[in-house]
Amino acid sequence: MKPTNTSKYAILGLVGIEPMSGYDIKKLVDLALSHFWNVSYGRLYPTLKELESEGLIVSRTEKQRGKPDRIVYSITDEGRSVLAEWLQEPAGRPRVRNEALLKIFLGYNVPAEANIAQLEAHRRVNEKLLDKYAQYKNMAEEGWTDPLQYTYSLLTIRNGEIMAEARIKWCGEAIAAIRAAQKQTEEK
Amino acid sequence: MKPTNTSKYAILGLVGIEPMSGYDIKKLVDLALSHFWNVSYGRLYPTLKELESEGLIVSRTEKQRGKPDRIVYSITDEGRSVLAEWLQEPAGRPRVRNEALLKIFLGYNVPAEANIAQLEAHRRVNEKLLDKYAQYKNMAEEGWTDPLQYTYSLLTIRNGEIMAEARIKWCGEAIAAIRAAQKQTEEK
DNA sequence: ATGAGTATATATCATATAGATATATAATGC
DNA sequence: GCATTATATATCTATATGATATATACTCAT
Repeated sequence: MKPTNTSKYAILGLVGIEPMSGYDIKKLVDLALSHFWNVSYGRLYPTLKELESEGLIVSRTEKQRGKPDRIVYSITDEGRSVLAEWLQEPAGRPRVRNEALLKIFLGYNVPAEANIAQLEAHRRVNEKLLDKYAQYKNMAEEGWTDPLQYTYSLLTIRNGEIMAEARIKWCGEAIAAIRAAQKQTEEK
Repeated sequence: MKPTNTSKYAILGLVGIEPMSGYDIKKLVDLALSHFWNVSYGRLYPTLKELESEGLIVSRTEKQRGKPDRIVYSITDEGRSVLAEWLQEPAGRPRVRNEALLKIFLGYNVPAEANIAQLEAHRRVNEKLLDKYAQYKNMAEEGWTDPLQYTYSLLTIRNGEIMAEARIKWCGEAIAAIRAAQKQTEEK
């Protein structure tokens, strides 16, 4: 079994929201999906061509003054049915690579203070994420035409919030545990 | 700037725990680190050779009856200092790809029931993870020689627990929100 | 005013990674 | 007695990231 190209379905789904260029897709993913999905240009543009050659999306070129032409893609009926089918299949396992966690796992190799600094940075990142989600929630109210689309996008923002809160909680616990272990070592 | 091979440092750090073969590393990662890190054989074996050619690890071959020879790697002094340096640098951004979340984001394309089924599956996966962490906690008590190593590994398990609990909480909220939206639509 | 930085837009390259398969033996279990 | 699982390394293809190339226009600070 060859690995399923999940980016393909992700991109198909995004084009399905409304006609978009590759650049638009990248912006949308970076703004609204980055806490659970990412796309790189290196995968994006070839995949759009692939989807078009399979008839799941179609393109038209929009000329602009000064700026490069926009290639705007729209989903086809066939694309929509392929998408709906994929959405109802069981989701594949999440792929995660969290350098901060890996560094804590290996933290016994460096001074406690280095790990605490690492955790404090991790906490700050997640506190900033909470701000970002709050801002994005306000934006999202206007962004969608379909109320159902709004409902579902709100759910994923809420997921981001809950996850960031959990990470912040964990950072606090972890810092306390490291300090406690440090004290114990000193006492011996 | 070319992309930093983070797998390299991960593998270096794992060999640093105790002398290990590639197979051992894969097992350890799959068992204890998979909720925040993964390695594939396709990256693992070439990276071990690379690390050895750079003098950060050294190998010896252990002959076995019936089974293939084990190539056991150990970290060198230079490897240990390179590792400690990397551990104290700021962590790179996490990479995430969560198909379940993506499918919920695009959930307006399919019936509410399909999304609820997706969320229920997601919840079950995370409930199983909680069991796995509970089991692993018991195992971990015996596994480590260095008490500090145990402290830090426990922190990452605790992270897995907190995250899984948060995801379970979110699934409940999300299912309720979808049902509420469904009711509203029916009333109109 | 001029240079740096950012936004618009597509395209592509090198490197990194995942996932599957090839190869070979032994133990387990049904 | 046959399938599955465990041990172990190696490698291939498909997939993915991050950087860079290319080109124009706008904004902001010096």
